[in-house]
Amino acid sequence: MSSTSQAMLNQGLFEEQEMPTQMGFFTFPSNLSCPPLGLGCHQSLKAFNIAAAAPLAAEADASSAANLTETLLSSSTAQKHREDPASDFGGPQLLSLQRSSANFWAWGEVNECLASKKIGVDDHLAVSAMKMKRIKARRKVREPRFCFKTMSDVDVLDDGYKWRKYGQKVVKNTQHPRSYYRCTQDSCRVKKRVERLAEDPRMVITTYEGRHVHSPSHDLDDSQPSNSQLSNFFW
DNA sequence: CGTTTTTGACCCGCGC
DNA sequence: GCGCGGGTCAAAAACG
Repeated sequence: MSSTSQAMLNQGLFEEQEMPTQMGFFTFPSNLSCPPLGLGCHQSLKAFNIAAAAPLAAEADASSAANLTETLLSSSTAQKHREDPASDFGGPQLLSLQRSSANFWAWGEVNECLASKKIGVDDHLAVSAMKMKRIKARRKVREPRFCFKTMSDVDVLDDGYKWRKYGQKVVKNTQHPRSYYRCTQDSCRVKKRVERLAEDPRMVITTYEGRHVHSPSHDLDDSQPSNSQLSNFFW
């Protein structure tokens, strides 16, 4: 990790920004077993310095972000993969990186609602309603997101964190269900979705939402504690 | 027996 | 206002 990207890391990677969804495509070595971008997979992170720096640059500077995205999307390899994912099977895996648009749903709305709520005829019901309102409102808060597209036989890639499945849904126009996972850590609200690409079932799309507030549950490389710290800048 | 997965129901946002 | 589709909940089942 270069000092530049490290500096960019310190600027707060993947904080929500007011910018449209961006999709960048990267290739990374096929021997990587998990997504490389700060997901607690230290080996991958180390092996993927350049790609890790890319979104950082995008975050740090809007204009360079545009240039970067343009560069990435126009690269022949990425383009080839985008147009025909099956065309280069066995070569470097394709990684797509998507960052969500800013989705700020203000807590103010909730607070306002709760503050103006008069104690009703049935206090118990009122409290329940308020709780429900709070829960529902919380759902609207969008965490920073991005997704990986990897070619893999297994759906759930080992990213160093422990996940609990909380739902599965059949998505329209796809024969493969989408699975929903939550980080098992109590205080951590990171979620991820795992699905297979309709056009090419060999491709697994993993979407991460939120940022881990803890270290990975198991370290792959204990000799490099700094990497553990590093990955927490991402998640 | 505690933890995780499954799965149908429910909720919500969005487009029409 | 209504229907559709995606996301979450929670009870039951499965697992270790």
